[in-house]
Amino acid sequence: MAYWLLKSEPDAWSFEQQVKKGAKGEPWTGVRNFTAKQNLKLMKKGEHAFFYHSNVGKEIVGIVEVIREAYPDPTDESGRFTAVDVKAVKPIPKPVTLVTLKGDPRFSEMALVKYSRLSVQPVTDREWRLICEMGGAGR
DNA sequence: GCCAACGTTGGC
DNA sequence: GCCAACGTTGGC
Repeated sequence: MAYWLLKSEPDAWSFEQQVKKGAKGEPWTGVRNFTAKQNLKLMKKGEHAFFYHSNVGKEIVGIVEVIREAYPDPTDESGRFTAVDVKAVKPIPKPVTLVTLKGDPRFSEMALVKYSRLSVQPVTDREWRLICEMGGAGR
């Protein structure tokens, strides 16, 4: 079981909107970066990902689950890119901010801190556990 | 296949 | 709103 982190600008697609979609979930489209695409293709059904709000909030606000593995992104005319479907699992009661992660040496190697522009990132087991604890969410 | 130019992302 | 970082594109 791998863990992931998905970034979205809440003005475009927020965790609240994701929650409203319920169990049927929503396609995660619009990734136009090859590194991010590679990560999307590695995501397996049932794996969990953090939902991060970039620009507004700059914090991890929830957890989502992959319900459909990589398929061609319907919003990409060139056919080169990939989408997955995710559904909301639960919110993070106390969102964990980028500032917090940057200030904590335990996260100095985290992709979110080192490669802030990458929109689909892997998260290590340790990072996942720590952030869940800090956010007041169960695993 | 290199590399300069350009565009986009995202933190501040 | 600015600007740094960095990925992509396209000319050669």
